[in-house]
Amino acid sequence: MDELDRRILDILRRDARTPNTEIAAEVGTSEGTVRNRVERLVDEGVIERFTIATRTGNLKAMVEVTVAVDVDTNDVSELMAEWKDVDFVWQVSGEEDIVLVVDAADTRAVNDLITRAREHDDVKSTKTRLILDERIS
Amino acid sequence: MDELDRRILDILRRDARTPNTEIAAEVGTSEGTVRNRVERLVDEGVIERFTIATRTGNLKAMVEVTVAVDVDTNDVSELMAEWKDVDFVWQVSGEEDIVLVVDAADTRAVNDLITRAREHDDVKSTKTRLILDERIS
DNA sequence: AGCCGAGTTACGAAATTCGTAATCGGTAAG
DNA sequence: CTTACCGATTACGAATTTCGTAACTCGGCT
Repeated sequence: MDELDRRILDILRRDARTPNTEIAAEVGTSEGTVRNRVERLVDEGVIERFTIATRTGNLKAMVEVTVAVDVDTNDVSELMAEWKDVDFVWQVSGEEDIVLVVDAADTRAVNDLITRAREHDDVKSTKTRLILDERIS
Repeated sequence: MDELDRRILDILRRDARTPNTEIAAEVGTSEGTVRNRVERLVDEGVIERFTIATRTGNLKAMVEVTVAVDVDTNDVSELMAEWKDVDFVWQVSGEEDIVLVVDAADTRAVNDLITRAREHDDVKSTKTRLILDERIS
């Protein structure tokens, strides 16, 4: 993981469809080197996967979840990651334990999700923030 | 946004490098149709961008920022989106106003960022959560 | 029936990716 | 100092994919 790797990653984060040839030109090396390095980064797990960021609905939200003290947050996270409309599940430090990043069709879908969370036995409380605006660097 | 679109999105979410030809074969249509639809989905903003999910070994964090009441949060967001290590800037509802999603090399880099935020005149307070674990759906 | 328009298909050209062999640069051993 | 070696890089032709564009299909509408 040297400077060249980081520059390649930055470009791919911005647009994962950038051709190797174009990346190579930008960072000043050859297509083959970019190809080798990207392949290595995938093998090493630095690049977990190539994916798309979607906004299928109109509403994004963060749902901050507090679970009971005797609960394994890993298990709860794993479960919630499978839920519909959930993009990310973060285990976080601080007052709450888990943050869900949600992309839903409407407020009802968000509400369904919160309801589902609150109905879970291990969940003590939830706090929801609507994401009113998003900027990507 | 019909069933075909959704199937294409599912495939791209799993692997955004899947060739259109392969997607076409999988969903039972032609390369051109997949190409047209992906292009439309990008235009409509359903696909926000093609990107990579990385596990750099870096430190991820959420920095929740409260700004003064008489401040335009749009301006502050725009500014912070340019800061190094900041992946997302969200304007959110709730107690705090802005949430920064940060991916930094180490705790010092995160601390620098928090310091920079706190030194900003319009920022009243910050609250930081480390992201200890991330799951992607 | 005839027409229109959005979506789909077809196909040759351009660009990209891929496989592989040659080359380079650094380093440890003789 | 030379040689051998190894991983990384480069070079290049072949295979594959993407791209531009024109033809086609199939509803709905008059």
